[in-house]
Amino acid sequence: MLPPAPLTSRGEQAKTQLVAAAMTLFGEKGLHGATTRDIAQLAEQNIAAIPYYFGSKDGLYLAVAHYIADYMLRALGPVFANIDGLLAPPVLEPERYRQSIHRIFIKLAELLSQSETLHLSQIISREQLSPTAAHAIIHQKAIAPMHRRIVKLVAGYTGCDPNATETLIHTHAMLGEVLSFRIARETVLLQTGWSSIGPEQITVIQQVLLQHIDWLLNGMRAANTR
Amino acid sequence: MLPPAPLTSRGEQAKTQLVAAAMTLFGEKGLHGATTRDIAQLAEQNIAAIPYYFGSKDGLYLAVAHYIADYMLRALGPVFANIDGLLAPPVLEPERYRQSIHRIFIKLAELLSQSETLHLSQIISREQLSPTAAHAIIHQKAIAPMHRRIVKLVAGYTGCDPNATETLIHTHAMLGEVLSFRIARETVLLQTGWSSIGPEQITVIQQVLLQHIDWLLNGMRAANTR
DNA sequence: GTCTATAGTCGGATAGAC
DNA sequence: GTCTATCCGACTATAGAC
Repeated sequence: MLPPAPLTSRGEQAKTQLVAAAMTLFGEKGLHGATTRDIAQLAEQNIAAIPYYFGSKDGLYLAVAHYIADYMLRALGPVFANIDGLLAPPVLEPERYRQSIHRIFIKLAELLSQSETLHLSQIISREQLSPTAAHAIIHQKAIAPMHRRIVKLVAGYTGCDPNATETLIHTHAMLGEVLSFRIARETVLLQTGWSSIGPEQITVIQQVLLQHIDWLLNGMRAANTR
Repeated sequence: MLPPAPLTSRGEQAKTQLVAAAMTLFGEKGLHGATTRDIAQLAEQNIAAIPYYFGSKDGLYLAVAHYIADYMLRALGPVFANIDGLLAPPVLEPERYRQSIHRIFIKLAELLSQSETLHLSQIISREQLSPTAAHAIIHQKAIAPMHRRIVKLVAGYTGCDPNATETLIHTHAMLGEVLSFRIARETVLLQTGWSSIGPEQITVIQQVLLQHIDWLLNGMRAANTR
């Protein structure tokens, strides 16, 4: 008997594996540090498959960027839907907004700590340091929508103007707290003596972050209703 | 008449200029993205001067790492001296520690916003993403000493245990707020619509950060003396 | 569509003149 | 010490067999 027809064609599978391998190596070594040879080898595909399916190494990199943006949207989609429900009129009591902010920060801390997303966040971070076309893709598809919603939630709880630059800066600083555990991961490990950031470590981090968010939100709220 | 003897020999000057050019290009494009040809051209030096003075491209990169660590120590030296004075017995009233924390955060925000330090912080950030030997140099010489002192100050103000991992995490999260304005600089620019982070922008950022630090410190203090 | 072989380019390091 | 010329290796992309 013939083996069952594969759910995805061989070509599709090759593309998928190349994108996965590319994300790993671009994440670890950066766009210039990773070579097409290594990517093809890790993906167990032919080197020539890269120009064939993606046009060029840069094309593969852009495909990775799209994958990252889509992954983030998939991961955050439910949270976004929930937030959009909250943000629709009528205006709710502040406590609802605070809970939603907690939810998204927990989700972010979780996402940023999972080992599956390590390479993803390394690529995003490098794009922030020297943006290419990939940055625009990820920013527009995923980062900006998230940022916008969080700013509105923060404004909803604190009573700040959601369009004021200052509200944006406050929100960005809060997000910085989560991000630092991914971006300055190496410093955290060296200072704490942890060998890795596992489930117990994530719990500690999440608790600290939620406390911080409450202190900050209440500080802003108090400053605003003074 | 002969021209006056140069204060630094020609060789020393070549080295200095190569390190400066290397910092710029390594910052902009990363270790693999920057080429020795481009570095030599920007430094207005011969390509062969790189292997001659630094052994190799990697040697030049390490020289840049040492330069960065020394630069940070020079910039933070006075602040460190001041902190060490505060931290020596006897124990002072908490307010003194809070002021010192303010001082170092203002200094950090300033440092991280100056255009001269842009490439410096890009290199440090990339080293955090994928650490090389350069990371160890910078961490040991500059980052760890700074971290240690800030943790002690935070402990001094809040009454937390300076050796507890949690205190470290709290401090790291606070530092993340400052760092995010450098590391996620691109997001800040896109979200605010700013074209660059100039003096007025730094002022806004510093004010927000100091507010946050006070809210966080007081939150920790209250939680600890409850 | 997939693979092998190879072309063409570029980057880092070196040899040797001055 | 400094510079030019060049080598060698590595990388991406392509041409063409299957």
